[in-house]
Order: sequence, then C-alpha cells, then structure tokens
Amino acid sequence: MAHHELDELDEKILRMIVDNARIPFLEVARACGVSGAAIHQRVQKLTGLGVVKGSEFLLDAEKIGYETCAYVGIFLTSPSTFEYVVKELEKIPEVVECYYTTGQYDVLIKVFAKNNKDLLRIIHTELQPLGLSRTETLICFKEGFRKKLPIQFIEKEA
Amino acid sequence: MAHHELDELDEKILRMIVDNARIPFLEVARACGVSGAAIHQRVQKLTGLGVVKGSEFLLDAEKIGYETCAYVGIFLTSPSTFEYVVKELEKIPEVVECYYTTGQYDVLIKVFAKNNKDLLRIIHTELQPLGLSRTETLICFKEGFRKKLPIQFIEKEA
DNA sequence: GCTGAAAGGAGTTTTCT
DNA sequence: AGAAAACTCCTTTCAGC
Repeated sequence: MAHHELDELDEKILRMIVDNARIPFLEVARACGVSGAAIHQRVQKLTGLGVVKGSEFLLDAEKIGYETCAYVGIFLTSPSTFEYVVKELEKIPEVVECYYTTGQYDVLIKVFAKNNKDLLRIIHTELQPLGLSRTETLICFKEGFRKKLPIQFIEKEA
Repeated sequence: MAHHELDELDEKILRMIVDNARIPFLEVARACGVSGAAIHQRVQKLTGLGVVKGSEFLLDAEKIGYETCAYVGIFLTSPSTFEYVVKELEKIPEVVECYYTTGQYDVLIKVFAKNNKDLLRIIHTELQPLGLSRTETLICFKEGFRKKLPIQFIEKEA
C-alpha cells in the first residue's frame, strides 16, 4: 500500500548503502545487475523523495572527549512552554537529540558530556534556567548495542 | 591531555566529513591545504584508532514504514538477567538501541514500530516474554531535533 | 527509466623527500 | 608525515532506446 513509488531495486540499493556511505555506486550497480547511471539516478530519486536524508561518518563519542552519555526526562511547568524550551535546548551543543514524548516526561533529550561533573554543570546551569518543572537523569553507563532498522517496504503478495 | 595522537588537521577533517560521508576527500584536501593522499592517510589513521567507526546513509524511518518511535524503560527481575535480556533484545529487529542505565530503569531501549498497534505487539509478545519485571513506554510523537556533537578535542593553551 | 559511452574527477598506491 | 605522480576506478552527463 505505502510506497508505490519504491520497488525491489530501491530496497536493494538502500540495504547496500545504508551501512557504508562510501561504497562505490558502481559496486552497487554490479551487485544489482544494472548500470552505474541507474544507481546514480535511483539515489537521486530516493534523496528527492526524502527517503534518504543524507550521509554521515560515525564517530566514537568517548574518543572525541565525551565520556558521559545520558537521557534527561523533562517535566515542563506548562504545556505552553514546549516550543520555547525546545528552541533553547537546541542551542545547547551537548544536547544532541530531543523528542516530544507521551508518558513519563514531556520532553526527553539525549545529552553528551565530558564527564559526570560536566553533566551536572549542564543540568544545573544550562537546563534548569530554562524554567523547567523538574528533570530526571538516566546515565547510560554502557551501550548494549545499536543497529539499523530492517529495510523491507515491499509488500510480499501471498 | 587526551588524544595526543590527534591534531588540528584531524579535527578539521572530522568536521568536514562528519555530516557528509560522500564528500570527495580531494575537496577536503583543498580546504585543508594538503594533498589528497594526506586526507586518505588521516582518515585511515582515524579509522584505525576507532575515532571513526564507519559511515552510513540516513533514512527517514517514517518513509520506510516505521511510523512509531518509542523509548521503553525496562525493570529487570534481577540484576543477573542483564546479559541474557540484552542478548535477546538485540535479536528483535525493531529494537535499535539499548543502554544500561542508572536511575529510573535498569535498561533503556529505543524501538521503532510500524504503528502504535505494532508497538504494543512488540512490547507484549517480544519484550514481556523475556521475563522482565516491568516496562514503561515513552512514545515519541515528534522529534524536536537531532544534531551532532561539536568536534573540538584540541586543548587551547592559554 | 535504463544503457552505454565519454569526459572529467576522485581514490589509492608508490616513490621520494 | 606528507607531496607528487601515476594508475585505476568512479561519477556524472547525455544521446539513444
């Protein structure tokens, strides 16, 4: 039903490029049995559709000086401050992700800090002044794993 | 103090490639005033050091069929089940991140699902059977933002 | 929408400094 | 460590189907 504009070739291309942004498109082309130009056009189409949002190199946070990672659940004083708070959170370099959530918190953010002391500084001198009702900090002392979603949007007809 | 092996050139290279994995290294070379071979060697060095962990294309989760994103906080029945639970969580395709945390929960995971109903299925038929004490679900109904950490590990001497 | 070819660039290796 | 050069391979475009 969804994604009438995407076919098996798109799926195969995405699977090949998603974990290695620097793979030569010609290699993808050979694996898919089409020309390099076709891959080039498909990736452009996928980018135009917004399916592909860009590419990036993955860095090890610890190795660039960020030893502490935490999620901070935020309770706002009033729902009307949502937009303001998020706009201000975005300005804090150490806050790398921000979600509006249902459930426990109003907003959930992911924060990197140099160390635990630095995390405290961020919470006390960067977050609290935004006029939050309360925060709850979940320090990630170990990353269990991180992986990619399966790419499979083609309907398998029975 | 840290990262004696990294210098300003490494920093500049990382800043240039981190948000665009397909940038030509020759373009980086010209911007840095060095040869393409130098960039090639530096990126290899950074990869060897584990600073660079790979590259990836970013896909729009909604556009590949995952409309619901949630964090699930997990309470274990006993600390001794940590490793088993994480190993089993890793086998669930929709669970894309997993952290050992201090604070509210024992484990925090990030889950993508096709829709809210699918999320419930995952929680009930995939997570609960692992023998968890309890779970708390935070549905992300909107992503506020997502960005990269600042890259700056060179000590600025006063 | 794809192919194939052509032209211009880029990636990678080697050699030298 | 990096430069320069050489070689290989890739990207991008376009005519043609």
